[in-house]
Amino acid sequence: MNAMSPGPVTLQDVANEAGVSLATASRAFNGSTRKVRQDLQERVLIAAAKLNYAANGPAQAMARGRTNVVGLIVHDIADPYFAAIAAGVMRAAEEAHLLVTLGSTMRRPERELDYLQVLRGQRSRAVILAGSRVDDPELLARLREECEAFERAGGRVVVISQQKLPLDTLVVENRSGAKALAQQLASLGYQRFAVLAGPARLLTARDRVQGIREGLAAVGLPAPVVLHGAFTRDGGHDAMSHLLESRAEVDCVVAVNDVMAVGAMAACRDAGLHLPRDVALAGFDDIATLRDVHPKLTTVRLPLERMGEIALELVTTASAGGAHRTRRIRGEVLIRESTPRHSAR
Amino acid sequence: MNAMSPGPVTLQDVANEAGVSLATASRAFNGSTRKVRQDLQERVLIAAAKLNYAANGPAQAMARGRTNVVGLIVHDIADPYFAAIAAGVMRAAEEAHLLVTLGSTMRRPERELDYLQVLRGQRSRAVILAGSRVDDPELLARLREECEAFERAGGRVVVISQQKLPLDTLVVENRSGAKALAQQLASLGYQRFAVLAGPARLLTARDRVQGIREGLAAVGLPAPVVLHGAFTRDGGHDAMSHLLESRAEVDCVVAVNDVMAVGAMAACRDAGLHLPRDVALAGFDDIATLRDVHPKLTTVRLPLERMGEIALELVTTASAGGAHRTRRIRGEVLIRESTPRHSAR
DNA sequence: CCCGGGACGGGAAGCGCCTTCCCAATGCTA
DNA sequence: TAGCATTGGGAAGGCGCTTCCCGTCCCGGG
Repeated sequence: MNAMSPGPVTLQDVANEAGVSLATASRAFNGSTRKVRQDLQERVLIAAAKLNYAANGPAQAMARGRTNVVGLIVHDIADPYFAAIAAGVMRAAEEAHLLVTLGSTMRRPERELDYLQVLRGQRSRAVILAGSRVDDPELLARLREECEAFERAGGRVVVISQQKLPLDTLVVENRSGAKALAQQLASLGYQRFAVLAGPARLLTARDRVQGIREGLAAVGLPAPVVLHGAFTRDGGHDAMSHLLESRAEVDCVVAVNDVMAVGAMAACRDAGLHLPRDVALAGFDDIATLRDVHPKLTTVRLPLERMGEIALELVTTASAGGAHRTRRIRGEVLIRESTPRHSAR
Repeated sequence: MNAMSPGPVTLQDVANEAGVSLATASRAFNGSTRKVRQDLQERVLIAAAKLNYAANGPAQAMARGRTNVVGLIVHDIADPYFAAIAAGVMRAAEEAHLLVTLGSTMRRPERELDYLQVLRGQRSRAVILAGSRVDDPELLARLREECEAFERAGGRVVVISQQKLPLDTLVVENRSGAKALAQQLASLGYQRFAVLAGPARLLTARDRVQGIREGLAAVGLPAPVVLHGAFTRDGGHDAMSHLLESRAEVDCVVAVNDVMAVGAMAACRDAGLHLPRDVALAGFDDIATLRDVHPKLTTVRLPLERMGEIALELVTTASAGGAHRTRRIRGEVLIRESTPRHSAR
């Protein structure tokens, strides 16, 4: 608008336009302890609007020592699990007037360290580690160090998945959810289970397998056949194909997430099997986009968007006395068409 | 590591540790015109690693006048269309050592303006507007102004969708893609079409409807029945339900995106219809997560991840002489099981 | 009528880094 | 040996903002 000074409009420009001092203009925006007379405040805001002023974020960050940015680190933003969590984070961030910087590790756990370091440099207010931890003590140790450095720099860290670090954590109850699922499936009459497990070192996948094992054991059923595969559609497809090739006697297949389950479904169709007649199938997560697949998939619903919101809420609220807060997220078993009542053969 | 100075490690700390001056330490990281002797450079880098130094982003941004951040503004990050684009952006951003700040407008177009303003204040290097433009001249004018302000502040803007602004643009060829789809469907023997359209003001949806109209007209078929609904699963479900209630004579339904198509599929099942026997159905986008729905969905494939990558590449490469670059993204028609060859009744 | 104190505007310091100017030291070439 | 190129270091300037501190003004009570 005003071509007075070159480059972007600064607070000084706004102050000049409003006929007040720089200090007053600043206070008009961030009130805080000091009060500014009503009319001056209004003049400043009008001047800002007129000049289309946008406060310089880096300069504010510099002066305040911190930004309004929180980092969100996921394994793969194209995975609907993480996209849903991200949606929740975004919604809550908008309310809190926070900006979200996204990190997508492409499923390489070491990348979390890099993002953490960069975000520390950026003086991010906080970071949310949204993905599963992995079974790798050395990596965990390095991660702990980075998280500590991050907190020493004044940031806070929230983890969604397993409580492996002394941090605020949303503990996803994968094991008990999977156990409940297995038990309900057993009560439907299924007896010979297979599990399409994810990568062995991924704790979320492992916990779910463990839960299924426990559930079956609890009702006196034999241990399931376990096949590992990537935590993706293709991983599910491959694992299911192997299972079919092995000709194992199985009446119910549980994939450790919905995306794998859909891959498995495709593998079954490729093999000419009819679902759920020839084999029952269940997943985990209750991914919204997959609620309409046919047959409707039995799964364990996780409140993914809500989890994102909760994570951001933990970020914005102070923890009492520096204690690490824990929020348990439990899944809800949803029995649907893909696992009808089964009469033992 | 070193508890020398309080708070985070600064460049001065690194310089001290390495036994060099501040200037040399700075030069070691961002080699400028001046060269730094090999051994000194190494000492600096080693010292930095030892102290776990992370350059203060805001301070750098302040000194340099710009950040390494690009904004990505989408309509809804939970929508797999945008999640896929985001994945492409993230991949390319990692290579370019850029950070991505995510904006999710929750499908409120005005929110783009807010994000743009904030990102301008943040001195973002660039912003990618990933979603469809809307038919709203006043909003478009305000958007143009904000984009100009953004560019005046030294940033650059890339748009993915329609070329409605004088900016670098990935023009998604929705119309010709939809036209080709309609023609291929016609050649399969379908004659009475319905279109499940998105919101009337959303140009992406509108262009696709228009393309279908043109395709049908080109082969001498009557205009389709058009039903509007939200650009979501529920929108598709509702529109399909209305269509079924209307008892219109239709043999092929085209939803303007895959997510709506899946909703429509569910509505058909709810109504006891069998797909594709009772009605054929097609979508648009070829969302990865939905490639395994049954029957496999006929659609128009868009290279979504690649689009994200291209957008980021436009951001990182200078445009010759300030001209606005255009990249045409064309869709590929994929005829699958949901639209088998049809014998006219 | 005077003084104390609250309210509030404004000047200026300082946040951490990059850049650059200038000088000094070194090593090389002519 | 003189002259020059190369490179390290000290120091200053500046980025835009927040905030401390000082000074002014105004009000009410004594």
